[in-house]
Amino acid sequence: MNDMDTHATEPAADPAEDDAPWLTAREQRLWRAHLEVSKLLEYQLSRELQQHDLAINDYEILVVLSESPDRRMRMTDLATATLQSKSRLSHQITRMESAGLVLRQECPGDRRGLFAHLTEQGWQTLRKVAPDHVRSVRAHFIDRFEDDQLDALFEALAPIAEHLRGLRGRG
Amino acid sequence: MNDMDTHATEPAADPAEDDAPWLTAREQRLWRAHLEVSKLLEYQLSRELQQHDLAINDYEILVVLSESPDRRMRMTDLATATLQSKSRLSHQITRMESAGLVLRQECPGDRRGLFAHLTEQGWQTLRKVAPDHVRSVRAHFIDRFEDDQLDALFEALAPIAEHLRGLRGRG
DNA sequence: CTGAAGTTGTAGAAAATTGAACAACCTCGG
DNA sequence: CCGAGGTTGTTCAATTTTCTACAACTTCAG
Repeated sequence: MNDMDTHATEPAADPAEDDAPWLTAREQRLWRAHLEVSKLLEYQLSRELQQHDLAINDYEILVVLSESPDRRMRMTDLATATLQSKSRLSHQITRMESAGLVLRQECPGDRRGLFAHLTEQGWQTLRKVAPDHVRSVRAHFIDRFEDDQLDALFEALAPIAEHLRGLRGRG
Repeated sequence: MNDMDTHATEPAADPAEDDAPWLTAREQRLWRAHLEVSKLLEYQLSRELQQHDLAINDYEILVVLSESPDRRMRMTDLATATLQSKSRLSHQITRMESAGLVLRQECPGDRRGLFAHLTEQGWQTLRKVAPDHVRSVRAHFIDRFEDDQLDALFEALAPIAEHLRGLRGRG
């Protein structure tokens, strides 16, 4: 049950014994818990979405599009929103297009551009799948916090998300 | 800046309007923050490891092996520990073996089995890379919590990790 | 001992991801 | 209008991941 990690368990055998910015035991257990939860949660949700023939990335795109004006979004914006490369998104939209979930649509003002547009079938698929997915998110994550933990956790994570979002642009 | 999600933003346009176990606004912002942090953090750490020619999975394997007795582990156990399929691990170990980081070793008691064994070079690589990695983990995560947040967060995550670990076995 | 059943790790093909190169297009200073 | 410089999305090749089948081996009941 180990996980990717920065290990600071065996002082004498640590990869760099001295003057390294090592993690304390308290820090390390948090870091490992975070990694474990991230990984296992993604695994679990992915497994459950699979019963609807959706990858986790497919679901993400359905959600983002469903929340966009006219249920569509420019390819580049969608790539940014979902943290994918343009290339990867292009392939993925091709796949989802074959599955009938989305459609590529010309962009009126800009002949370079394309919209990825949620089809009716894509919308209905999301309607069908979302409740199960939310149930899982609750069962495996949200409902497992106390009421005050829920807000405290958000307060802790929000600035980190912002920090990381900031890094994303430059490097 | 959107993310994979369960969206409960536009009541009238939600995929399933009624009697669904929807997320409240408070719940949703936490869920989105968690997803965003997970994803961006992995992206960032992966990017930084890349400067040492290591994928995040390579690093994870180096760490797990370094903490194992005799710095080696059976393929199947290693696959389980790192949440990979046997096939994927096999390919990955082949790559890491080419890179000189690990070695396949016969297993005395069981002629079916093999150990993945950390080489001296693999160990030295970890020694070299780990401090940078830990610095990143601090800069982007650990050092961004207040002292009390750090423990509170662990208390919140630990039971979830345990729950998910439990699911893993069965389904 | 024998053979059915389970385990271990690999092989090969198919699918997904990445990064670079590219054609088509837009923008804007001159 | 012109053309340099940037943007948009796709495509290609190389790599990585996934899935399935498989051969070698162990275990264990009979």
